Amino acid sequence: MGRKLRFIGESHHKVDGKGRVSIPAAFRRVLASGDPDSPEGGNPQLVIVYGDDKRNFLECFTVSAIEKIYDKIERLPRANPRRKALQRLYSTHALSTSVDETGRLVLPAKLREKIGLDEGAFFASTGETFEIWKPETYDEVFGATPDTEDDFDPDVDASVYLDGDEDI
Amino acid sequence: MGRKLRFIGESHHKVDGKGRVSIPAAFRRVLASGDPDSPEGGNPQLVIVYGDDKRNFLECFTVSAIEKIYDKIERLPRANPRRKALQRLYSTHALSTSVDETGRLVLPAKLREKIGLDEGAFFASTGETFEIWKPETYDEVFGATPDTEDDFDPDVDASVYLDGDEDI
DNA sequence: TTGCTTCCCATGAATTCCCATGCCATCCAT
DNA sequence: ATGGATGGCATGGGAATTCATGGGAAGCAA
Repeated sequence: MGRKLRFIGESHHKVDGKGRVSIPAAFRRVLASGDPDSPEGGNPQLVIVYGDDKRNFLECFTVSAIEKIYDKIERLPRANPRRKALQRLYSTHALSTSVDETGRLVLPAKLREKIGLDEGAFFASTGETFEIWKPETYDEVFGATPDTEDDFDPDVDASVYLDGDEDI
Repeated sequence: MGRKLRFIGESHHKVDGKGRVSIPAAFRRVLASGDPDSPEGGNPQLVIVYGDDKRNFLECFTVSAIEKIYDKIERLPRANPRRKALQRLYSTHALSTSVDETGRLVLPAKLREKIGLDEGAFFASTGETFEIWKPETYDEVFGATPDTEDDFDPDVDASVYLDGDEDI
């Protein structure tokens, strides 16, 4: 069995009145490969993490990706405040669902309102996960030059950050 | 299994109305050898990184080359701004695809427009990757003498830069 | 009922697949 | 060496699928 597939690419899809959104076809294959129980061509499961007010996008995980996170959380001491915060983010403020027959996701009204989704949705992959944004929000966050942080220059081609320390 | 093959050479190919471009035959062999899953003569996968507005060419990676990059990115802390910038470049602003039966690549309209591709495409190898340029853009960038930077003289034969520091 | 969800079917457009042709450089036999 | 055959390679065109998206009927819940 191959290696870990990653989410690669970006795209824009419509959201209909029922909250249905097509998932980019390429992403569907990654979801299927990341769901050990997905019955070959069946409808893969995934977990959508929406978080609290500070988050304005939805982050989507394959089954195996979210399980690695749960394992990590469960290795922390029960009383640890970080563990509780992580549980709230990845369990409480999350939704487990699946891709439907036609390759779509149904986003409940509550989630759509949380990130202000209406007409369309923007899908942006980050490798291990993919994110769903209201297009306008995405542009605001990444379009304008973000405030320059000490050792990070937003105007330089990101490939330079691959250098530095160790090998490649 | 030999050692790592590298992309060497340059060439020019036509782009048809469907966005199809032949990949230089020599490059195809490097792509195949860099894809562990490529089923012997099958159609190797590759990842095309197009980046943001600052980039005006497409950079193509073998599966194993891009995975080394993903591994490196995933070792950075999740919140690190550099990690996010790298994810945007190598995951969001990228496309995973494969060589087709006849040795061609299909470049979606969005990518062609981004770098202004129409009639033809220029392929330039850089060793680990190869780049696809609109021929005119390539000439502009490398043809005219670029503005001289401090320790870099564009008029001198580049082989002199092999000397200097460390080993090679 | 009234409003949400699920499930099933429908359709146009974009994308992929399959087959075909022309061009060369190489190889072979006469 | 000379003409023809061979095989890899670049390119074209049309057919067959896949995808994104829309709409309605059926099932539930308030």
